[in-house]
Amino acid sequence: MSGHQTAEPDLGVLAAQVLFSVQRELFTALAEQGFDDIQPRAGAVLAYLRADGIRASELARVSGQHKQVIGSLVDDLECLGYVERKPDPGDRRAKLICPTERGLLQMEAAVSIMRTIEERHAKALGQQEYAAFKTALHRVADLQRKVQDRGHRGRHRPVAHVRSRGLE
Amino acid sequence: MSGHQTAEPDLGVLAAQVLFSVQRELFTALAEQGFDDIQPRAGAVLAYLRADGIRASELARVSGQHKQVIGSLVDDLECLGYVERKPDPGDRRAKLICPTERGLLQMEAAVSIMRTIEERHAKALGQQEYAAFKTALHRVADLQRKVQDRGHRGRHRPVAHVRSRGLE
DNA sequence: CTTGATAGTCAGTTTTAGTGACAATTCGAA
DNA sequence: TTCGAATTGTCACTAAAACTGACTATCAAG
Repeated sequence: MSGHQTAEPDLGVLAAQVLFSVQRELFTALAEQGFDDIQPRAGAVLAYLRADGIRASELARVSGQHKQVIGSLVDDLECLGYVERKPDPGDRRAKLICPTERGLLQMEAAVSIMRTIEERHAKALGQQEYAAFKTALHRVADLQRKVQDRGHRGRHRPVAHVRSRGLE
Repeated sequence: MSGHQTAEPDLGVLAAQVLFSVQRELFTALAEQGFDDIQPRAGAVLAYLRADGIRASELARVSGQHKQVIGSLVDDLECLGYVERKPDPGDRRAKLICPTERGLLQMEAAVSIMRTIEERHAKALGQQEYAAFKTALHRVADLQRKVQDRGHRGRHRPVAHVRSRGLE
C-alpha cells in the first residue's frame, strides 16, 4: 500500500493494521482458553468452517489459498483433533471438512472473542457509528472483490501471502 | 477469524478481504504502469518509505516485520533501483533507506492508484459515508493496536505473515 | 463412451519466515 | 569519563510455508 509521508494511511494500510492486530488478539485469547496449538494460518480453514461441513475446494475459494495449502492445513487440524474428513454424500470426489467437538468449541470461542473485540470498538465509537462502519466495511469488501474478479477472470490468484503481512 | 456459519463475517475476515483484494489491485495496476518487478511483500518497505529517508528498524516497527526481513527486502529493492542506503547523519549505527528517483515515481503511482480505488468506494457509498467510514477504520485500527501493545509489552511480535493471507 | 472439467492428493522446488549471534555504535548512570 | 546496557544493521543457519506440476478418481455433458 502507500502510507507514504506522515500523511494519512490508505485503505490498504489500515486494513492490514486491523487484520493483523485483530488476528493477534484473537489467537492470543484462544491460546489462553486452551486452544494453544493453532496458528493464525489455520484461520483460512477455521474461519470458514461450518457445523455441517464444507468442501476443501470451497475453502480454497473463500480463503484465497491454494487447495494444496488447504489440504495441509486440514491435515494438521485433523491431527490436532479440530476437524475430520467425511465423504461428501452428494459427490464421491469430494470430502466434507467437518468440525469435531473440539472444533465446535473453538468456533464458539472464536465467535465469542470476536464479539468481545467488536463490542469494545462499538463502545469506543458509539453503537450506531460502529454499526454503520461495519456495514460500510462489508460493502467495501464486496465491491473490492468484485473488481478483482473482473480483472483476472479464471486465473487462480491466491491473494498474496498473508505472510506478507507487513505489507500494506 | 471466525466467519462461521453463513452468518455475517467478522471484523477480521472483512479486513482480510479488503486488504488482499486492494493489495492485488494495487500491484496489478503498478505492474501495468511499468513497476512490474515488485511484489506485495515489498509493501512493508514501500508503503512506509519517505522522501527524506527512514531507518530500517523503524520500518520493522511500523510494518511488524523482523528486521532481517526488512533487510532482505531493502537488498532486493536496492538491486531493482527503488531505494538506496545512506548513512544516517544523526546516528552512525543507522542507515537511512531513501527512495531513488524510480522509488519516488513508484510512490506517486501507488498514491494515485490508491486514491482511485478509494474514490470508487466513495462514489459507491457516498462521499460523506465513505469519509465517516475511513475515520472509523482509522480509529478502530489505532484502538486495536493499543490493545495489542498493552498485552505483549516489549515482546517483538511480527504481526504474522502477510503471506498468511488466507487467514482470517 | 468419449471428452472435458472438477475434487483432492502427492512429490519436489523455491521462497520466505524465524532464530541466534555478531560488530559497531549510542546512551545512561555511576 | 568509563563502564555496562541497549540499539542498529548484518550474517549464517534452520524451519516453515508457498508455489508448480502431475496424477487418480469422479462427475457432467454430448
